Amino acid sequence: MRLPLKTEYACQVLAQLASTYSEEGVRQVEDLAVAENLSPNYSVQILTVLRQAGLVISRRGKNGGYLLAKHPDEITLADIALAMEGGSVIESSLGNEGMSAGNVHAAWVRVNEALLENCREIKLSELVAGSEDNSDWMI
Amino acid sequence: MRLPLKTEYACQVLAQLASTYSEEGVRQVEDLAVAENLSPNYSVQILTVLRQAGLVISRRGKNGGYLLAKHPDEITLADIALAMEGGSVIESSLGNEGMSAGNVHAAWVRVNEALLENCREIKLSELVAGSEDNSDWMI
DNA sequence: TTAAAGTTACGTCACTTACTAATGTATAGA
DNA sequence: TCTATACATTAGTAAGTGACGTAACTTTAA
Repeated sequence: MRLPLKTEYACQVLAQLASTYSEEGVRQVEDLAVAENLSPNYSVQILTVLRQAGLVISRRGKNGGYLLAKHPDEITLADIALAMEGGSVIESSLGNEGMSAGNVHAAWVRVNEALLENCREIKLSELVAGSEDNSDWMI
Repeated sequence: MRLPLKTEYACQVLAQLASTYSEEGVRQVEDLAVAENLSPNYSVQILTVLRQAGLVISRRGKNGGYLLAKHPDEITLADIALAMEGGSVIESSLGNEGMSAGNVHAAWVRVNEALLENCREIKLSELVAGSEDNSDWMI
């Protein structure tokens, strides 16, 4: 299954914010979108979701923009994925019709939980281009 | 992201085959579909993919049907997911446009690999309704 | 020979995704 | 206070995908 572009874009935008992280300076949508080669309009929608999830803070009006709500070390892939995808990263929609439906569903719920554990181990700071946190696994 | 029904159905059909596993007896599509409450027509397409992946064997003609190609203990969720989804379970489609695109893509490739490891630990035999292999984690 | 089974190819309809566009709202600074 | 600037929200949409159904073909036991 394809990871939604929406989620990948969210990672990019956050990585971009992380790359210039400070507790005060904001970045504007236009700026973020250009740096990550994304549509500014679409980026706004993604940032809105991230704001509602508490991962970024926005300032409106002139000289407004976005900044990270936490330190890049304290945001994980799990946070990002859950913010964009809702309750679970991999969602098994199966009901209880059919002999094995219940077991199959339960198995995928387990897989989703294990996946979240793995995502919790990848920090936003590792996604920043040029970061040293990722030199052991980046290609 | 939603796990494709196709993949869940594949798990169900295989679990159904596993529930009556023997090295010779075959089950017909109609039989499997009824037991799992699936569309017979759609089940055929799923079984075709599973056959091409070497997970099931088919016998054509009268008294034909399907049987597992291996013992239920030797088929894992990873086998099933890869058969239905292609090369990777979670596919990150990102190219290299944008500062962080490469890092984000690499991170999700890692997640996919970790996911596969987790899926390798769930055996088809655990998906069988009434099996004792799953009593520790089934609801 | 025939009826029962799998095989393959094609069609399609609803839904989702990834956007664009338009309009509304808040705010720093002149 | 006015205004330019930037975020916020909603609506619209084109293209793609998923989950089926249908129909014609092929194989094989009896």
